[in-house]
Amino acid sequence: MAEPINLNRLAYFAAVVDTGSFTRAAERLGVTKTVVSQQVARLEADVGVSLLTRTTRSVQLTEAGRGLHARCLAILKEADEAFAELSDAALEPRGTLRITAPNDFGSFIVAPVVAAFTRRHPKCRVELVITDAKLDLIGQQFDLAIRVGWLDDSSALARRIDTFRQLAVANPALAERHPAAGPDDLLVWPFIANLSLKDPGLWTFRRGAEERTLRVQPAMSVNATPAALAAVHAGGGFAVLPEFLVAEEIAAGRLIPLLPDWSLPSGGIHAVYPATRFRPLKVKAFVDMLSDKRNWPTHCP
Amino acid sequence: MAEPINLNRLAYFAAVVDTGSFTRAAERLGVTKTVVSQQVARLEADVGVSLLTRTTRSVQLTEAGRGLHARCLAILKEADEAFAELSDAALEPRGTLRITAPNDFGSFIVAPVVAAFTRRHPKCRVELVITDAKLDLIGQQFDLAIRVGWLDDSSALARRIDTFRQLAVANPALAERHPAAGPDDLLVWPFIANLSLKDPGLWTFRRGAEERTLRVQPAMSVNATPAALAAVHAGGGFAVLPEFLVAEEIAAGRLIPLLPDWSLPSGGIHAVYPATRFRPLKVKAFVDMLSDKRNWPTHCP
DNA sequence: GTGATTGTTTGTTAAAAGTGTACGGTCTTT
DNA sequence: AAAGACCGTACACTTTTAACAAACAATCAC
Repeated sequence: MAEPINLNRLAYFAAVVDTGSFTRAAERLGVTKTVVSQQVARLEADVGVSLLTRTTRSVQLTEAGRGLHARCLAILKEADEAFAELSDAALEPRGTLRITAPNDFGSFIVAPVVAAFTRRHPKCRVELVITDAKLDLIGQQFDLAIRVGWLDDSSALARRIDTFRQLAVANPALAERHPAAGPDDLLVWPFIANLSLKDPGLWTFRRGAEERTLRVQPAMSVNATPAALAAVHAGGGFAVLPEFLVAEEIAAGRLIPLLPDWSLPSGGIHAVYPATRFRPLKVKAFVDMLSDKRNWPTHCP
Repeated sequence: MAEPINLNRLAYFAAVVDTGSFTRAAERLGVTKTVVSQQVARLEADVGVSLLTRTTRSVQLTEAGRGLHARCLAILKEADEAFAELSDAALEPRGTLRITAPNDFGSFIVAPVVAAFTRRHPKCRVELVITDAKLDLIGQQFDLAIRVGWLDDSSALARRIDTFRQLAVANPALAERHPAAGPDDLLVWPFIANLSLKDPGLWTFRRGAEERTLRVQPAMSVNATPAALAAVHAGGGFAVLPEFLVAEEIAAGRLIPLLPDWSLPSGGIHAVYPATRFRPLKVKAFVDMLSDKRNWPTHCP
């Protein structure tokens, strides 16, 4: 094809035909009649065919003009609908929201929020992929990823949802057997490492200004946090786990927090999205909802 | 509606999606990749939605982008077809050609040419309205009018097809009764006026440098040339008629030309078309054909 | 690492789109 | 018939946009 024809002029032409007058077309379009006259003239020059026969008092369609006008209406209607659809998406969450989240936080927190989200926004469907693998956001077409812990790469943008405390926990039987007055005492405990962390064996305990860093040798390693939790229950050792995961069990006495007056570094829960110019409303709406703890399951503070 | 969205940008967007790359889209469109990048960015700004997720190495469609792309293709295809249709019309005569012509010339000359024209251009239909009334070209949507005689108004454009001599004729009986040595002798003849002329009673005869203008009082008036011819045949008087109308009858001896060494002013046969920017090809083709006398019926010189 | 590829940014220029005024025609009004 | 209201266009002018070229940041392949 040679030179593309200016599609915008179609709107001018259509307006003239619809209103039957250059002047009224100009009013409708909110421009001077000069512009309408010129644009239509250029459209005619582009296609090399006269579309309108003008007298000083009225305008009549050419045969060619009549043919174009019919198609013109179809084109403009299609375009209008297309843009209206997009505007809707910018006004109200809709479409499909693809989320990936890690096992623990995904199952415990994200899934319930997703349920509430789909209830609130019926036009929005959600695909939740729960995995501890760090999938490629763009390649897999995710709108959103929830990352627990620390952000490593990040050419992507992130928003912090929450921070969580991490607790060293063991099952009651194990906790009874081994006394632990300070961090160093833990070195002799069997340790369950969570491989989904950057450095699973390195932990820094704090108590006020006091700080103690130790490298623990794992008795076992797993790459999924729930598996680590299960291992703790089975008495395989102690592990460092997010508070939101174990709070309920501690309250019920099924797990024992170790060194309660020492604290471990807090982790961050982040919403990570690929860098696009405009964030889809559905993403913002969901992240807003996820950030509001009132939407979280009740057993979490 | 607020501000119209730039439809031209759709082509850029579609090209990126189709080729899967800004660079290749730029090549296809014959512009710099800068332009493609900017135009797509502005389209996104217009609709307030991201359509593409860009990495430095690749481009991926957003959900919203996917929706727009589908419609985009439909819009661009429709536009392409519409313009192609118009271009065809500019390349080959097609559609309907509405012509009006006066009774005499229309029936004798135009109609046969129309027949040949439709045979040569099968995609072109012709509506021939034969009447001596001077119809409104624009209001009645005529592409072309054939006017015989002299052009009076003409905000319209005209092209001369031919000139024709006019002859004063009578039937043999009348011509025998009245001798006519010079123009002034005709003043005593009964005269049949043709009201379709501007000034039906005013005639100027010429013989070399000699000139004689006379105002003839009509014995009868009609507004149609064939009717005048019939009246002449019936011996109602003499009349001034176009040569193409009476040549055959004179040759057959059924009509007698008066004052054969004097000449009357020649009339013009004109093709008149409404003033449009671009003349449809069908009009040009027809006028060309009508101007070429080889297409005329054989009994005319 | 190094170079090649890709999309964006930045400055700059030419071409559009747009405005206001004036003009030739035509229809209505008186 | 003359006056006035309209209509579409032409013209001079300002503002916005499209387009290019060159440089840049980020990635992938080798």
